[in-house]
Amino acid sequence: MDNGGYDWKRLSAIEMTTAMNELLQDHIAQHVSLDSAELQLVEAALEQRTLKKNDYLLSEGQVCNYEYFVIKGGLRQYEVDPNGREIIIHFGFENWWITDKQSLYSQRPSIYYIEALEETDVLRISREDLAGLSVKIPRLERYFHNVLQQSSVIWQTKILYLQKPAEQRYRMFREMYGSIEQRISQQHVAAYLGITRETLSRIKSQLLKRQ
Amino acid sequence: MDNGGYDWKRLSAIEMTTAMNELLQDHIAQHVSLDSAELQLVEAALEQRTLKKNDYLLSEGQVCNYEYFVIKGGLRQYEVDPNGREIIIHFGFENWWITDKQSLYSQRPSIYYIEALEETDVLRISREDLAGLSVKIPRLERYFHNVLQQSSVIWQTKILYLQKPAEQRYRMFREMYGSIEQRISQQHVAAYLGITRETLSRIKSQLLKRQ
DNA sequence: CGCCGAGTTGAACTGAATCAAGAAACGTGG
DNA sequence: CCACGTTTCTTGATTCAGTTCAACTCGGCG
Repeated sequence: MDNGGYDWKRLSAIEMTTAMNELLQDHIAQHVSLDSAELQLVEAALEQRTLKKNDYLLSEGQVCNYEYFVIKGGLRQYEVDPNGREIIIHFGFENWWITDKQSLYSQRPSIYYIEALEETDVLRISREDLAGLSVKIPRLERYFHNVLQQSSVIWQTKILYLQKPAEQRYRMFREMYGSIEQRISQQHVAAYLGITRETLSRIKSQLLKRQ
Repeated sequence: MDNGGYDWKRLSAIEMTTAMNELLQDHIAQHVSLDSAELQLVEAALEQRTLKKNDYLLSEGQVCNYEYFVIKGGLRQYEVDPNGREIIIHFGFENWWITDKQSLYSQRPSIYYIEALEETDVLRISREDLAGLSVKIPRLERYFHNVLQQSSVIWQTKILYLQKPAEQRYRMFREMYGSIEQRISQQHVAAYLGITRETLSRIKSQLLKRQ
């Protein structure tokens, strides 16, 4: 029940050297190298917020104007379909960017919610600032392109396994998200896999019996 | 039964001003404006080929080294699963880029086939040339970023509707691909939607009866 | 202690797959 | 232009994976 915004803080306004920004800087450095003047430009565009469990970063009907970077914690992006069922299309954990690209690029109201699964620290950067930075720092565009490429591969993989039986979907999920599986409740895993929690429960118990 | 390559022609080696290249130039111009020297650099990196129906642009096991741009015609990208069933994850028609990003970025063998649905003219550009051009023409990176953003939105939409019942999937398909539906055989539509051709046939006849 | 959300398990139900057989549509060669 | 085989599409009967509904267990947390 929080539409976000009022408790965002400009990163550059926080007194101490922020450990948060360093995490993003490390992530950028894995793709392109920026000098300190450039990093400062990036930092000036960032805002930070800590979400409590079940806080929303985005709600249905809002226009999404930001890209979000997860410093610590976890998020889920989901749609509520006409029958009230939640369809999770994406998770966001440490070092992942998350946003509703559909709304961001089209500037139309989102159909998604983005909600914290646990206490979560995020950075955000606005569409406008990102466009401005891309002009000033062309290499930054390469960074965001690489990030987008990575998520594209994940999307593509997901499209493939959504067309396979429930057990195989769960196996692929474990391969891709195994390390964070225990941080996601089973009903959220099920909603991500497009199956009911009952089915997932049965699959898990079968797998245990067989090994 | 063709692994591609031997009949690709460097675009710059073709005598006349190529109508093909113009189509790509138009597409680029919709996103960024390049001067004629830059366009010439792009052209120099392009190769062209005409595929006959059922020719392959990529086969399972090959490493994908190119991005392909469809000038005319249509392609399907699909996986053959262990039971021999084909899962189509993407179509490519006029003015679309298509490739196996997974293989391209990881340089590992592809699990996909990319096959012509009809006689199809394509351009290709190699990974290396693309990287080179991105350095020489930073704005080109924006173009490819925009293209990737567009396809990300399509994939995200597809992930959403793969979790809904067959009839809704077909409706969304008509919304997105309505204009080219008649160029795709019903079994390929079904393989794209993750349903059998029998089910699709029944859905279509039901929809007709109801309207 | 009792409540509440999360997970489990069982039984009945259902949407879609499978299997099977025809009916169209399509291309090719005479 | 028709006859042919081949492929694509349709329709029906049966089966099955996964949903739904319902009851019950478990583990926190106020």
